[in-house]
Amino acid sequence: MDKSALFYKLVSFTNSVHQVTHELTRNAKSDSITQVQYKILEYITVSQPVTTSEISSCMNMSLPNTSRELRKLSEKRLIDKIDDTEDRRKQYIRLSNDGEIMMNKSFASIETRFLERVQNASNDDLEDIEKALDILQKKLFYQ
Amino acid sequence: MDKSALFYKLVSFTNSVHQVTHELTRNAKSDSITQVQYKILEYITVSQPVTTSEISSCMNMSLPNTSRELRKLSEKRLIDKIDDTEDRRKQYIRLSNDGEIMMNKSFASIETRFLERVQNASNDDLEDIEKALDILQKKLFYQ
DNA sequence: TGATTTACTTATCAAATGATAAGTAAGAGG
DNA sequence: CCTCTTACTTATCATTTGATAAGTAAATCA
Repeated sequence: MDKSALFYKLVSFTNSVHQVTHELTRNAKSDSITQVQYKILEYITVSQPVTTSEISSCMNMSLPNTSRELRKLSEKRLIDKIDDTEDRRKQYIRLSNDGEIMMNKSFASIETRFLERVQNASNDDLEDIEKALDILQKKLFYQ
Repeated sequence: MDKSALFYKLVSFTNSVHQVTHELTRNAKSDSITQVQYKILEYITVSQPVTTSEISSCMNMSLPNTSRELRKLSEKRLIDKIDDTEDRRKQYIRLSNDGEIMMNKSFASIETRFLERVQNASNDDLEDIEKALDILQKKLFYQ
C-alpha cells in the first residue's frame, strides 16, 4: 500500500469536500451575522450546552475573541448564557429561541441542496455513501 | 434509506474533515504569507498553469482581490506570470522555483502529520480508506 | 469600424478577524 | 490564609479580507 499515493488522494478529497461544503452552504447564512459567528452557532447547535472555553479551543480561536463574538451573538439575541451553579466562573452557552429558528432555517436550506445533490443516487449508492462516511470518520477523520 | 439521517451524518463528517484538515495543516504554512495566499498557492500547485480568472472563480473571490493577492505573491517571488501568446489579455500563473520549494516543504509537513495519523492502520484499513475516499469523491463530493 | 465583451488592474473603503495586554472573580492546593 | 490557576471579560491595535468604482487593453461581433 503506497501511503504517499493515498496522501495525494486525501489532498484532492479534502479540496472536494471544502468546495462542496461551500456550494451546499452558500446563502444558508443570514446576512445579520458574520461567517465566524455562523460557524460558532453551528458548533453550538450540534454540541450545546458548551462553555466559552470549549468553543474557543474547538474553533481554534483565542478566548478574548471568542468572548467578543459570543457577546455579539448575545446582543443579537441568538444565544443564551447560563451560569453554572457549581463552578461560578463557568457559563454554558445555548441557542436562544431565535437562534434555534435561525439555525433550523440554515440547516433546512443546506439539507435541500444536499437532497438535490443525491437526488439521482440509488438506494445502493446511498448505502455505499453511508458506509464510506462511517469508515472515514472512524479510521481517518477521528478527533 | 433515511436521507435526513444521512444528512446529519454528513454534517458531522464535514466538521470532522475540517477539524482534521486544520490539525494536519497547522504550521505547514510559512509565516511570510497569509492564509488566503497559502490557499491560492495550494490551488496553483495542483492546477498549474491557471489563469487569474480561474483562480478567482474556483476560490470564490472577486477578480480585483485575486489580482491583488497574486501581485503580492509575485512580489514575494513565489509565482510567475506568463503572458498567453494567443490571447494577450490572458496570463498563466505558475509557481516560481521559490514557490515550488515552499510548497514542497508545506506538503511534506502535511504528509508527515498524515503518516502519523495512519501509522497504526493495517493494510486492510488503508485499503478501506482508499475505497471510501473514491466512493465519496465520485458519488457525493463530485464537482 | 464601432460597439460590446472579456481579462485583468488600480485604488479606496469598510468590516472582519487576529493578537495581545491587562483586568476580575472564583476555585484549588499547600 | 495565601498563592496559583482557571474561566472569562474588556480594551486596543494591526492586519487581512471583502466589496465596489473606475480604468486599460485586447478580443469579438455585428
